[in-house]
Amino acid sequence: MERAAPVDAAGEAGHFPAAMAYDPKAIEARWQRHWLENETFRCQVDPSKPKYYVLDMFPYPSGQGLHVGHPKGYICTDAIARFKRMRGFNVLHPMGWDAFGLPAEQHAVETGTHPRITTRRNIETYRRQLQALGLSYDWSREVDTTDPKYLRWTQWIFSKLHERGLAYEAEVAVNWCPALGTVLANEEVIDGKSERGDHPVVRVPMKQWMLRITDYAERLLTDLELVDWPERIKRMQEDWIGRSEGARVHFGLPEHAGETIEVFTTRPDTLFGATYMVLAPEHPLVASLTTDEERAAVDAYVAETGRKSERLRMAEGDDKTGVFTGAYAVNPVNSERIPVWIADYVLASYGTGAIMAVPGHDERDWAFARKFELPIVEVVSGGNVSQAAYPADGTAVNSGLLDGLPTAEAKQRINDWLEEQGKGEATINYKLRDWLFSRQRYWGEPFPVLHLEDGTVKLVPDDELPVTLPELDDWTPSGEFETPLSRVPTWLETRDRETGQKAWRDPNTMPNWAGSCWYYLRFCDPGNDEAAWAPEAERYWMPVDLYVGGAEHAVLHLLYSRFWHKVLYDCGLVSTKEPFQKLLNPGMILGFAYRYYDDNLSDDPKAEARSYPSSAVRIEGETAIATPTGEEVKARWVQLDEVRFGEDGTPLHPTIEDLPLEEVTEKMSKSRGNVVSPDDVIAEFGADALRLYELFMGPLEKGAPWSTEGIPGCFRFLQRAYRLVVDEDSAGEPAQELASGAGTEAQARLTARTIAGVTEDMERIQPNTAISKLMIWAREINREAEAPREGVASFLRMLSPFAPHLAEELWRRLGEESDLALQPWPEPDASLLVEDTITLAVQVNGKRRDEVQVPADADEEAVKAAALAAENVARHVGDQTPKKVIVVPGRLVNIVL
RNA sequence: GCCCAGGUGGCGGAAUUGGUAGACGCGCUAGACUCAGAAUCUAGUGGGGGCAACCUCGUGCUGGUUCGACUCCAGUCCUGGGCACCA
Repeated sequence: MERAAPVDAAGEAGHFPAAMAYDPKAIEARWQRHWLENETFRCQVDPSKPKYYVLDMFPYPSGQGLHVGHPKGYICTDAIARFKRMRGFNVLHPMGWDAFGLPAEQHAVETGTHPRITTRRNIETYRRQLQALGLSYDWSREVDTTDPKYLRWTQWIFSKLHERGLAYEAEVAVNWCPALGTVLANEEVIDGKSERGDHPVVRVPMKQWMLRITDYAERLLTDLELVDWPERIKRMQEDWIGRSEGARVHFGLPEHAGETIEVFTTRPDTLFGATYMVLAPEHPLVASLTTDEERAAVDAYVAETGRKSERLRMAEGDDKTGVFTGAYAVNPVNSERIPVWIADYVLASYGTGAIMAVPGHDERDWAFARKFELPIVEVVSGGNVSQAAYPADGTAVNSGLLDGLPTAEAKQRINDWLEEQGKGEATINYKLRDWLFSRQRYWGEPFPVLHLEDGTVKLVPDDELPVTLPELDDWTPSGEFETPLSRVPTWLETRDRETGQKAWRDPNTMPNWAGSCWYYLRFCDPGNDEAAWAPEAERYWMPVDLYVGGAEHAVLHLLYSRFWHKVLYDCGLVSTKEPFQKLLNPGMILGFAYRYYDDNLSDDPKAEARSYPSSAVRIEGETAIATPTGEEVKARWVQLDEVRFGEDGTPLHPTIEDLPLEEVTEKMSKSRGNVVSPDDVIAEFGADALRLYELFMGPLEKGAPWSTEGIPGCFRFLQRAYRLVVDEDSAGEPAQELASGAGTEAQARLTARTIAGVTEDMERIQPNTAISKLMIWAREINREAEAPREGVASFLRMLSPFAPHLAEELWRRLGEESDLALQPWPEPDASLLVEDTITLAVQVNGKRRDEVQVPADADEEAVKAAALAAENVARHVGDQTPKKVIVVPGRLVNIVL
């Protein structure tokens, strides 16, 4: 075959540059260009091949760019993708951008730069950084959630949800931050203040879009059985969904005919012990039940709780507060009149927002009853309710028809009774709440709906999608409760094409989870303008075989996208029940940060601050106190590259004399000054060394602090690999002399063993041990004889998932002309894996004393004899007769005296 | 408080099902090459003892099961993560 003309630097030059020291910069640039220009990793549906879909959680491209911690997962999935490709799989390995979101919008407010500009710029940076790592993405499939061609289909999926009654508008309490002019998520509110800026947050009712994820609670829970995910992630989802079995019970209100209080309880068997009831202060019946005598106290209590955030209420812990409403309810099982209280230990958001209090068998009710001197009755034997609540199972007592029944049976019996009497029923309750789906922000997907003049809400027809954002040049929040879009009448006001009515667009936008809920589906068919994806593409590629991303998305992204996926499944639009078959969470790479303290609490740049090392500072609660003076001080961080190191390696402040710094391990962040950029590491050691090091550091799922010391080791290994093929000393020589064929028997065996081992490690996603086997191969292969060409070729194939640039370069130096990345993975010669003689350890009483060489096929008697004959064994056995001799084939012999 | 994950050399980490603890790499020590350094190569490197052969202790801690335990069981301490009045 004629020499193919690869479009790359080497091809143009006609020959490779003069041989010299390993120079990653030139090699990496050459092959990155080659892969991009030839679209080496472009893939398409091919039913003749098995598929493998390996996906990274796509990033939000922030203005900071990547640090070395981010690509850990990407590098691992890339190695897997490259491995699977060589193993004959048709691999889908795409990348895209989750680009809507608050940071770009905040940046816009501060600088006046349109979020689209910032986003585009950040994407450019991220793409450049990822490409510099040599990741084998099919870049033709790149998606951007802010692209109108993408968000059109996000809106289309919202329409599907709406059509099925799963999207609705409701008035709910939200965290409104007047200073920031926006609603905040619960996670963004800490102790009643905003996380950013420490501004007060109030809970106000606002009309919001909600998604009925609770309809899918049961399936979201049970289908976790179908996926291969880390147990702790499954557990977190289970806890979040929070299924509990119990009963709903209706308590009558004699003074309010027709009204009842409904409670949820997991212990209907304790109904006879319910001696009072408690409503959440927000409960709708509070106002009507409260008697005139109690009204002032109740109103004051309701107002007081309204001011507290849920978090603060919880923080108060065991000290129970509450007030009596003056009303009484009737216990349906024994017709006793019991008082109705309100208390903030009952949460409006869980169950029915009301409870029957059984102080004998619930710790919270017990504490409350004690404080307010309410009666405590024992209805389950086993404890001593005058000392403490007894929440465990036991035998029902003082409970009429339930007396003598064990807890499980009592529950069953009372449930049947409640249903017969029409006073309640067995039910299942979930902690999961419907998903608050709107945000009062600009940089998100507009809702594809019209609010018509007649008060109805109507979906924008599919053929009019997308509804794009209007151009704005001012994103500053101004009025109360006003969204940026509500200030754009030209965009907001429109007309319904069908009825001619005046119509208004929705001024809210979707949260940034929307785009990430389905991007894995778009990757199957990203260029499709007719549909969100073609059914053939979806059926071929789905599900995602391996999904890798941070555990911080355990409940949010992963639960939301599973929900959407199930809705799409019900619509017949996807063929799998679950989107992500196997999930792995990369551990976080941390960075060393260097800390001291000073007394410049106000951050005044002109102030003369007094500085203290950490050893002179003690932490009291949240505040740091300088021990010598007793005054408050503030932590300061020294940039990583400014730290000086003393003679003994002590980190020191760059300018202040004799100020030792404290070394702590922290998440990499700008404020801690401990960010390491991949750009810098690549500039010094190359992308291959960085990739190798991040994989070699340890298992994917384990986090560790970034240490610069380890990279040279990986660089040295690559250099050794380079020298196997390239003669560094004789400039101009294209390649080392290599022995032809597989080499000596020992070399052939080493190669076979390495192939078998590396293959197995990769199947188990353990690149760290695979790399160590390659290191051993490279060290041993030419110890006694010239490296054999066939062995080197196999080695390069195996090296290519980890260090793809160097492997590809050396492959060409061997005279090969096709892409190494598309070569088949080597197969070990099975006959070489079987050793003729094996070494067995010999133990005496379980302690290793010697070892013996025996033929691999030696029978047990021969092995025993050899073991007993071993010199050091004979010494320990002496003239004793072994009680027992245990032979573990291929492993060891244990002689028991 | 509850749930989950994890504790192995100076450091990152290996150790298929209970079967030679510490692979591989870093660091360190010595040597080779060099005028010298860098780079590279070679050897050594868990603690203690011994000239050595070897002996002994050793996988957070305390027990247990077993011929044999980093691995299994019970208890306990520490670290990290999640949840936190969920009726």
